[in-house]
Amino acid sequence: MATISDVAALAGVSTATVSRALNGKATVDPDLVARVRTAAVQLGYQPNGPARNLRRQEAAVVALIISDVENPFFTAIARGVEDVAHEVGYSVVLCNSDESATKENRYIDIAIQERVAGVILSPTGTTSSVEKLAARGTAFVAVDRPLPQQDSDVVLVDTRLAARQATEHLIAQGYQRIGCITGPAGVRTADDRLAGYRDALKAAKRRSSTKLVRRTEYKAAGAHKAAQEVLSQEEPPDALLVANSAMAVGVLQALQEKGIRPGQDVGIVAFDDAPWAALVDPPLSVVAQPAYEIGTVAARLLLARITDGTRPPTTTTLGARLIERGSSHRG
Amino acid sequence: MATISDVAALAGVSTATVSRALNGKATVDPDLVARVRTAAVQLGYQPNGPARNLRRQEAAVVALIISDVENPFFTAIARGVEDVAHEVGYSVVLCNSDESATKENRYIDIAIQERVAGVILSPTGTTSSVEKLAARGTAFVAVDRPLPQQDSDVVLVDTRLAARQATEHLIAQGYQRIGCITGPAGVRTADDRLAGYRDALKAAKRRSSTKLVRRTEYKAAGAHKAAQEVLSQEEPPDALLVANSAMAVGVLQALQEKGIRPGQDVGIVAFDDAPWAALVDPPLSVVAQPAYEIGTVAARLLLARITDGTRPPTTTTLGARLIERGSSHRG
DNA sequence: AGCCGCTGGGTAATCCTTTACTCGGCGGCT
DNA sequence: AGCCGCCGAGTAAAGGATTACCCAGCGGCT
Repeated sequence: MATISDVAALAGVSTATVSRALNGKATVDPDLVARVRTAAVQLGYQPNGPARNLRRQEAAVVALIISDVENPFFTAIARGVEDVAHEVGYSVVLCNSDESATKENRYIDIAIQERVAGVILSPTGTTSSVEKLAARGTAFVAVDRPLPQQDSDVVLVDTRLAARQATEHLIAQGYQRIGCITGPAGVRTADDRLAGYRDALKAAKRRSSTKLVRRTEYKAAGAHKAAQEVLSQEEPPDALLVANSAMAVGVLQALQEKGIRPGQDVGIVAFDDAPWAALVDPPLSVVAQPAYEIGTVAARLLLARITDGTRPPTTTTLGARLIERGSSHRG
Repeated sequence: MATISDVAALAGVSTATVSRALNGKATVDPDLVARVRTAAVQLGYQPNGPARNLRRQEAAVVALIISDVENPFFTAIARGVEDVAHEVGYSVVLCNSDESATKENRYIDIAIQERVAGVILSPTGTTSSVEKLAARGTAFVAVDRPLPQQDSDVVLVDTRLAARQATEHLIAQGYQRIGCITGPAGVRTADDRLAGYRDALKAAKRRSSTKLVRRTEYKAAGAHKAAQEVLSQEEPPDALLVANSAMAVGVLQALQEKGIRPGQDVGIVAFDDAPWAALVDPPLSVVAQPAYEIGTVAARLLLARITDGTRPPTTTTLGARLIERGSSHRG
């Protein structure tokens, strides 16, 4: 594979000049630049990334560690990050932590080892692995979930408020026994959505019963089982707040199997406005989160931090929007 | 940041020994290994990836370049690749080419520059950028779509046959004017699905009309518009074969807007068994593609090629499964 | 005309790890 | 007892790009 020396030899200049010409650095004689360019093309020269990064002590790459590639919420974030990063010449590598602290940890190690310029991640909860980034001085931004005590840039959604509003909406629609199916304890968004749900019940002077609440992994299968259980009780809920769109799939499945009609029999509001939400019958009421925007904001914060590591940490909280559709209306 | 020399100094050995101890290479005195280990932990030593890759002339990373992160078909492939790669200590970085030859090309350049061990990609169609990989001797595997003339490992789905079967199913159900909404010309899967559709019509001695066929980008928006158009014609289709799940969203939306009931009024079969397919009303008939398996197979082929670049190229064709649900049955 | 300063480009150090080569020492065999 | 061989560990080279430092030459100013 052609190296910079080969290019230099062919162009009849030194390697330093080749480097300067190709990187558009200092002022180089336009004639030489042209000669270097043609030589590079002729040899199909591709700079050796590791060598460059070794010398530069940093790669023009940002790592994005998300907890589930199959969740449209996170892939939308990914798009936002990509669009901003590409504008300024950074590449984005996507890593799937799969909601596992072990994998997250592993990817953080890799990010550090590869000397990426920065990391954007949705933390699984354990703070320890993120501390390594802070210790190394690697720029990072947390999205979707805050970090326990780390003060860093964070981009959040006011998910507790959104959950409260969604629950209030269900109350306003006349549902009496409202339940909640949310993610695992310890995952901040899951906790917040549950808290928002309770806020609404309390404000409406409703008793909240633990029998109406289920926690499970943020996936369809877990939610399916949870819904089956909660609906098979003596006094089943007549409405459910569901904490993400994958879970909504499981819940709707369970309803279908039991012949329960969403809206009419059991009101449903789910988080995340999946593309199919309006297509089910009745259309699914959702809390739409600004996922793409989370990505763009996080990327911009990260880039700012890369260039100036001393900026005081900021917390950006974006709002979510309740979209009322048929699944939360009786009749 | 601590380097290998720091570890060596602290452990009282040479850098060579540290390297050997940490990589479990040759036989090193267990005492020394222990000393090196503790020293490394104490200093929080993380090897410098670029330096390592520079020396090794290769990174234990495979790049996965897919054409749409937001398409569940591709994210399922990603999971398959990840699971296999991680087993053998490789990391996977995901790159989103967004169906753009430019971005694909850019990511391939980056992959070459970073000296990744191999590349798995769903080619956008232009062969040129892939040739660079071949020229460099970088191992690569194509998934979902074959490469024009490059002979390399390929993992495909027999999508033409699947399209034919899906169309035959619609014919058997008594639909008369069957249309097809597929992806852009030049994208192989889109072409194949159209070809399979035509195969079925021809075999059934049906006339195929170009008025019933629409091609558009593989997204909801394009399919939505296409469906609106095709259904507003004088003699609209009474069934549609839709080439992926994102497009199915657009088509179902269009039907909903026009008050047309899937199945009863217009039969629908779509590619890709999205998690929500069974939830819409009526449940969506689909062609389920073995996406996860494509990923695992591709990853195994890639690993084999990384270790032995001389293996003859293979083509693996997996089957798809038609799942009949309500949207392709009258009444 | 001579000197100073600036500019463009070359030389060589540097980034950090891996690994080929080498060497010392010890044990076993004759 | 002496020699050979082997094992374990150290020394130093290599990998390729960037960049600090330096030098040559030219132009302008006095």
